[in-house]
Amino acid sequence: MITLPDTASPLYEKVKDYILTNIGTGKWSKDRKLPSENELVASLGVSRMTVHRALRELTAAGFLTRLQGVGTFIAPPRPQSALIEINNIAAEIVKRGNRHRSEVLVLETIMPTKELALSFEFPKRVSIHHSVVVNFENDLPVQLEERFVNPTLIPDYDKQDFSKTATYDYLMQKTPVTEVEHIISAIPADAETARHLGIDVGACCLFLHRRTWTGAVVATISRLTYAGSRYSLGSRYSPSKNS
Amino acid sequence: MITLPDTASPLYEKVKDYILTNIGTGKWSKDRKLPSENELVASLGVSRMTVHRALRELTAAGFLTRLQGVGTFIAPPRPQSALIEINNIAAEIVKRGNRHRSEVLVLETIMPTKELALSFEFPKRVSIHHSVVVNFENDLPVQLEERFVNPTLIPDYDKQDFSKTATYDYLMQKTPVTEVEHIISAIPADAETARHLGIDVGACCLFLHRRTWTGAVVATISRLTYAGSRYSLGSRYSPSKNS
DNA sequence: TCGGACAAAAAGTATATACATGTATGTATG
DNA sequence: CATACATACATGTATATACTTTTTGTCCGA
Repeated sequence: MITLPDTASPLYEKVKDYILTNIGTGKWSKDRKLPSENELVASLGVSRMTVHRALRELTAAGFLTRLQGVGTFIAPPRPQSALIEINNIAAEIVKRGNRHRSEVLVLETIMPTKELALSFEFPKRVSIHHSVVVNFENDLPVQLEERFVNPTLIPDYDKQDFSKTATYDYLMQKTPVTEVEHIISAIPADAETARHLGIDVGACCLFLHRRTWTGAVVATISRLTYAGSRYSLGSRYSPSKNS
Repeated sequence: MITLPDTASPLYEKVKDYILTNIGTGKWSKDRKLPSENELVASLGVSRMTVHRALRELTAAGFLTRLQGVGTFIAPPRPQSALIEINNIAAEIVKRGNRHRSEVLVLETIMPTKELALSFEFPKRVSIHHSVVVNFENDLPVQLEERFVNPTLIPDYDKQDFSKTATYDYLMQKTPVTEVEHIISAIPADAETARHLGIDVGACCLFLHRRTWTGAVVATISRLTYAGSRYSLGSRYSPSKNS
């Protein structure tokens, strides 16, 4: 019998978190069937209607697919909103018909600064994964990408070869994103950024700060710097697609 | 006792249809409270859980708003996505507890350049409205706002006093937006921009190009320039809280 | 071996019931 | 008159129960 956390939220939300966490950590693998409603009833000690509501809402939100008479499965990566998509730079470059290449500058596990630990909403100091990658479009550097990754959710992040797999693709494959925060600003390039992007110090850069959540847990924090002269973020959105 | 149609769909879907129909035909007026769950139970002859599910799903879809202890109401037009909201600068400034003020530099009707006419997807050259406004936060200029407006949709745009009403509010009130396109980039300030925003020539600016559609028609084209040092665009999005 | 009957399993729907929580309002009490 | 309390009513949550619908696998007989 698993005991759900004793927080001040409805039971069905706790069940949803429990399911998302099990998906996020890979405990429930992508290709196998999830426990049935009755199995969850037995293991969590809640009523079937509550489990059913949690599963129904996760299905409506696009995380799961369900087949009557068969079972519940993890949904294939959903068609992402423009807002989420905006930093899958590798895909964008390829889509434009250009060649994408990455150069990994840093890949390590570090103790976060106090400020960073605060952003992760950690109760205490634990080490986190850290990567710095430069993304090239036809051998021209366009984006400097710094990421901090929660090792609880993605323990092997620091053992990947990100010159082969884009960090974005790896992360999306490893953990579902339930919430995203973006802050976009324009800043002048500092010396290090300028060197890596091959631009002048003080040149205009687009700076994107991004946090993603998996359930209630901050999964990643990214700081993406684009050479202003070589890149712009685009999106098109149509509100008229509702249920 | 009202009898629901005898179609081959779940009961809670019939209840949803019944409610939407009553809203759509205006039988339940926009400003009055909808029947309570128990009243619907009595009038439709179904269980409260079924009514509750119908109402909950319509609320999740954005049609209704509910207040515990008060009642169920028809939701205001369309809760706008963060992406659409990002350039209602007046509201943002006020929300931060600061004072907003506008200064209208230009308000005219002009013949568009060939490029602009192309962006509007006009078959032939027609005149369009044009405005340039500076937005101040506590007397500090933060945004230079240039708009081109389709006079077919909003004929009186050039006769408004935009130091009283924000252009954004006026436009949102006049025409519904069915689609939005954003392109965000970082550019150095040119001489004129620098003068209006009170920053140095060449200073980093966030530049937002925005097109909105009403149906198949381009309604507005906006070019928004933010002083990079004084502003950043933020958004937070959670996929599980809509659709 | 093929095919149908049957059973088991899984999600889908519907109801009755209970209690929790938030809001508005009337009423008694100081 | 104002405050506190009681009450009614609204939505929100949780459970137990029952039945339906769909799929899948199995067993048995022709």
